[in-house]
Amino acid sequence: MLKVSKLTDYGTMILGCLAQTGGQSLSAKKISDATRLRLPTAQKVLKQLAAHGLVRSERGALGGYRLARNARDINAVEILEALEGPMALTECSHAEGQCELESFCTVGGAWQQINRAIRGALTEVTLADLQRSAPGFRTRRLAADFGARMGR
Amino acid sequence: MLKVSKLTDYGTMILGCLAQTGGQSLSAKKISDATRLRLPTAQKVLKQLAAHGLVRSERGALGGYRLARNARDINAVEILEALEGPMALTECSHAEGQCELESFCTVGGAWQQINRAIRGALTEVTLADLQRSAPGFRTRRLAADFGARMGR
DNA sequence: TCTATTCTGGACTAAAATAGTCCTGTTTCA
DNA sequence: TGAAACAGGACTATTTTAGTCCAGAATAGA
Repeated sequence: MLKVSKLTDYGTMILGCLAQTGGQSLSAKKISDATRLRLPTAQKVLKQLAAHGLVRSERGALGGYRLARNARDINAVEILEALEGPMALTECSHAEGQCELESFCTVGGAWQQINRAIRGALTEVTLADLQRSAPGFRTRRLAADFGARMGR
Repeated sequence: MLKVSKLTDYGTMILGCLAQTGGQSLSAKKISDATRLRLPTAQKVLKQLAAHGLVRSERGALGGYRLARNARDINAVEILEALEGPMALTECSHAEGQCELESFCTVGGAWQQINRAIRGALTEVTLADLQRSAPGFRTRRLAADFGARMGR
C-alpha cells in the first residue's frame, strides 16, 4: 500500500504537539497524555526523532524533548525518513543494480521519477503546514498544476 | 514505508508488456516468459487487473489477456488501486470517524490533502508515460512547481 | 465428443514488515 | 542518594504482503 506507517503518523502528532509549546521542553509522559498515544509508543517515536535530529532531548529529572528547529524548517520528508528510513517507491527506485528483473523491466526509470516528484512535493510541506491543516492549503489546485506538466 | 507493493510494480511491467503487442492477446504463460515473473505470480496479478477492468481476458485454448483500453487511457492510480485497494496515505485519510485519536489529532486534515495531491499527480501519469521512461518526463521541474504553491 | 489449453475464484502457506512492549543502563536534579 | 527522565536495544505479537496451488469453467480444434 502506498501509505505512511502509523509511527510516522504518530510522529507528526508528536511534533505538532511540540510545536505548540513555544520552545518549552515536554517529557515523554506529558506528550503521551496530550496526544493520547501510549507511553511506550510515544517514547519509541521520540527516540527515533531524537536520533535523527528532529527533536533535542535532555536527560535527568527535568528532562524532556523540544523541537530541534523551527516548525517551518522541518519538512514531511525528514519526518518520514526519520521514522521509516530512506524513501523509495519501489525496490529499484533508489539505487541501480539491485533488482534481478532490471534488464527486463521497461518501467523502472519512470517510478524513479515519480518517486522524485513525490519526494519533492513532500519536501515542501513543513511541520508548520501540517499543523495548520486545511485553511489556505491549496493542494487541490496544486495537484492539477502538477499533472498538467506531466509531459502530456 | 511510503512505497508501492511488489505486485503493483509487477503490474506495471505486465501492462507495459501488453501495451507493446499492438492489441494482440497474450497468454499468462507468454507474459510470464516476457517479464521473467513466475507464472503463478503473473497469473495472480493478471486476475486482479482483469477484475478491475484494466485488461480484458479471453478463456479457452486460444485465450489470453489484452489491454482493455489504450495505454494513454490507463493511469497510475488505477493500476495502484486495482492491486492495492483504495489509496490512503494514513488510516484516516479516506474517511472520517474511524480513528479513535481523531479528536486529539491536529494533523489529520493535512495528510488528507497531501494524499489528494499525490493522487492527483499519479492520476496524470499514464501507462504510456510509464513505458517511455526518462525522456521528456520533466518531473524535476514539476516537483519544484508543486512545492512552490504549497501555501508558503 | 474429447482433449488440451487457458482463464476464474478462492484458499492457503510462508515470509516480511510493522506495531507495541519491556528491560537495563545512564544522566540529572533536588 | 533517590526519583525522574532519556538511551539503546531486544523481544513478541500482529498485520500485511508475496507466493503457490487447486478444482472448476470456457473455448478451440481434432
